[in-house]
Amino acid sequence: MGKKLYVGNLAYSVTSDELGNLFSQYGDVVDAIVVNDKYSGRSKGFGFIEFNEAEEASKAMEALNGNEYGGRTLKIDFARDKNS
DNA sequence: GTTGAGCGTT
Repeated sequence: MGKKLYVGNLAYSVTSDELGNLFSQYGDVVDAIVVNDKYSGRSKGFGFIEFNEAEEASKAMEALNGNEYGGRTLKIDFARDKNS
């Protein structure tokens, strides 16, 4: 579908809510999450953003990829299928 | 510290 983005190289302090706010500037964010480690309780340093439209996802990626956020440089790409 | 759960595990 191309509506889902992978956001890597996140600072451990960045939350799902912050990510959602950041990306919602460029489109309709349907889902925004930062993946946390179940046992250590710390962020795994990456997350996912799902948009309502693929073009919004593309624009957000172009606009935010490579930008510094929370002291880390964002690495954005289209998400892979978590089942594969 | 890089592609989402579950778990044995961190």
